[in-house]
Amino acid sequence: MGGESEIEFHPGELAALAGEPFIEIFGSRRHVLQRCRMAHPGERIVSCGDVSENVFFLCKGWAFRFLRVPDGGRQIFDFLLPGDIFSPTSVVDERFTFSVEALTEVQVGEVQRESLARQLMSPTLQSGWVRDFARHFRTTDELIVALGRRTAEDRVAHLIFQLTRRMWLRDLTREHRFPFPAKLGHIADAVGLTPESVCRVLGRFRRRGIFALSNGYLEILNFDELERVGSLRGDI
Amino acid sequence: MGGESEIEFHPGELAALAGEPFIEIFGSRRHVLQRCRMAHPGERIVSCGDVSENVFFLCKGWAFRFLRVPDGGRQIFDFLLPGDIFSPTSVVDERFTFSVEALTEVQVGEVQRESLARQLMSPTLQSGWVRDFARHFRTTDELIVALGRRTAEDRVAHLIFQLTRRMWLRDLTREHRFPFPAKLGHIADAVGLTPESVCRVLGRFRRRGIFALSNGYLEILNFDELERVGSLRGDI
DNA sequence: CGGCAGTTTGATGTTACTCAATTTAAGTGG
DNA sequence: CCACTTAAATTGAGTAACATCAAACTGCCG
Repeated sequence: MGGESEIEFHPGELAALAGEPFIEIFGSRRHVLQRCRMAHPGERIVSCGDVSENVFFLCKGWAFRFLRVPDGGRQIFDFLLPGDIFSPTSVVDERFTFSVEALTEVQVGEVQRESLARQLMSPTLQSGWVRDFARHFRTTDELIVALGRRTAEDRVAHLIFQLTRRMWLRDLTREHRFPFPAKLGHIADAVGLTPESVCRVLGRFRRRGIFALSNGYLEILNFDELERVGSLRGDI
Repeated sequence: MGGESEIEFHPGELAALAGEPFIEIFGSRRHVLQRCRMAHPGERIVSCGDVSENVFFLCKGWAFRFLRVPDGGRQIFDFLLPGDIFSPTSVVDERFTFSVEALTEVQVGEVQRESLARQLMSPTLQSGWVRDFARHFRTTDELIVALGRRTAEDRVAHLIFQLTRRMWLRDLTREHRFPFPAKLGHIADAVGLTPESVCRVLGRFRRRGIFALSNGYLEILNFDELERVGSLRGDI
């Protein structure tokens, strides 16, 4: 390990156990942390093209997975919350096809790919990690629908709704308010808009009493309405 | 089987072997076709919400995987070519979270999920289908970048480039010209545009001598330039 | 009290959408 | 093979949504 003393416990798919060099992944097995290190806000954790024998997990804080495009733009694929694997592809790919940057103070755990792959060989495909793979696909399809066929408001609502839900599932929310470290620029790059457009959209949601984002905190004012606008369930 | 007599052979990840109730999937193993049926252009093959004990593969023809959105729009996720699994998620999910429709006359093969899952349990995760899973993720990330951060032209070029490459890999192209059954409306729904916009974009590519789409055929006029515009490689 | 990063607001520009008309291609039946 | 029918492609004019540019404002921190 990198020499850290305490590892905060977070319920979820993965949990870095307090003070121990283990994490629990995909609901069941324990894995030895090959390495565990901290990173500061804005710090690059992995870069597209990097190669590593380890699989990366976020133990604490927020980060985001993204890619820069030639003209200077940036597309954010996911926000990584405590317990998230950087990408399911890491289980088989030794080369990263994306970059990851810390949004807050973060703790990054690494597990040897060899060891992880061995342990993931379960007698049934129904178990943990394969289902997790499939869940990621569904999430991705939703993002594609949002980007391809929904308005600016729908896309922002979808992002906020999903993040709220994920925070809720990990028990990281206090009532209807929780820290939200992403800036307008990050939201913009996640939903394919500009920061200015995001600002206007957020203003409308605030005035409509659905949710309010300010001073680094997100407050949910009307969850039902947020779900209605942000769930994007495809039909037929 | 559904009682068909001849099954055409198509090189690729999957091959329905001529006249035999088997397919080869993920490069290696043979699987018994539980069922094999035909469908006509425009026919719905599976609907979002359907449940099946089988995993579906396209043996012949073109189809597309999509979802309708409440306001009547449609997002196309993939075009399915001969050899494609409908979705990697099908290996574990019994319920479809997407719909699939035939674009041409198609042949659809079905393999029992139980049986497939048993055979996919290989001694190493590096083999076939997990890598295929990972490849799908990378493809999806590219689509997200295209939809979120690229112009109309880039998105269309990206789609055409990817389809050409896939047809090429399957040896389904004759020189620089091959049948392209997707209509403007399908392209539009795959790249988040309207058919009219796609029409204008195609016109510009034709005039620039990059590729020409007409009468159901795609002709590549300048592959290098198509690659340059359509490859969308993300940096840094 | 600056200084800085991030947010907010306004004015203007561009891209792609909408609506409508016209042209072309693909069938179909005689 | 041709007249007729229908779906798709093409083109144009007007519009809406979002981007761009620029300025003012806010909160935060030394």
